[in-house]
Amino acid sequence: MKQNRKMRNTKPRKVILEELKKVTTHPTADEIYSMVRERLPRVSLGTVYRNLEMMAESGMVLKLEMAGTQRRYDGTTDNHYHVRCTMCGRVDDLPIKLIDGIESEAREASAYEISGHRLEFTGLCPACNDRAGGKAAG
Amino acid sequence: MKQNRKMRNTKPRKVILEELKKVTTHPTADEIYSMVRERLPRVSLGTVYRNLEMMAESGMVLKLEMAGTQRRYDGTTDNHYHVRCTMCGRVDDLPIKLIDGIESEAREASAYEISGHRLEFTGLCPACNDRAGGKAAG
DNA sequence: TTCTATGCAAAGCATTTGCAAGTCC
DNA sequence: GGACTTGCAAATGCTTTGCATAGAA
Repeated sequence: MKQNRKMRNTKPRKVILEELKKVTTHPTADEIYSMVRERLPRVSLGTVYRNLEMMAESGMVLKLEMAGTQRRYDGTTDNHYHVRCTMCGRVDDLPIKLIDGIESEAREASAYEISGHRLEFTGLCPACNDRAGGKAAG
Repeated sequence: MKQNRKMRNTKPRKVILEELKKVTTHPTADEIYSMVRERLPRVSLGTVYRNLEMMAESGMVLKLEMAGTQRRYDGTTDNHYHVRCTMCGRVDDLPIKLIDGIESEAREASAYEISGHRLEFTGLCPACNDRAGGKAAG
């Protein structure tokens, strides 16, 4: 989707991906940095960030938090869902009914003491969609 | 849950809440700061942050991004769901089946060009749950 | 050779915090 | 009067970037 430049097959990149694939702990950039450093002692944090970013854009890895750096607040506290524009970051409410029973299902599948859930859709807001040329910008 | 101190009814707090309730745009702290400043020119950004944080903890408002400041990465790219420990921030995969059809439902309810969804459960991980005294820390 | 990636260090920014003064109860 | 709050400004801490050098194709 955004992968225009050709990515070279460098050693840091390779190791970062390998280390990330190796675990299921959803590590932070800093944790990945530590992991990678055991194999490439001279790697830099900046390189880890740059590669994580590139790989996330090309779909090779997932970034769990999508929001940039700024947090958003909501004055409506009863549980409801959101849509977030992947282009401009705008967030709107999505008026669909809550998924019932999903939490008990989660309880059975996990050792966590589940207390809630949060569902967020991603997509393009009308404005960005227009700007992008309607559909899947051919 | 964490609301031990008694919250006073101060003017900044009151206005921050009012302004946030007034919109459905899910503003950032900075945007809220601007809104509040029109009514209380001398309010500080720090106060906005502090109040937002307190109100979020006591459930009066919602913080859309729950993660602290650090981003987490996932090497597994096929869509799956997560549980996040609200106490220590740990994130695990949650092996339940994907909710089918939820995206088309969202499409009908929204003007966005929906492209995906992300479901995250919240709760206490086993370790934190133990530490907290099993259940709802009586 | 050419163009991308790296390391290092210096920004950049959103968020947090210390402290003295101000307010609410 | 006492405890919680505020403003202000400095400090944090994660993430991003500029630049010269190293490395992949």
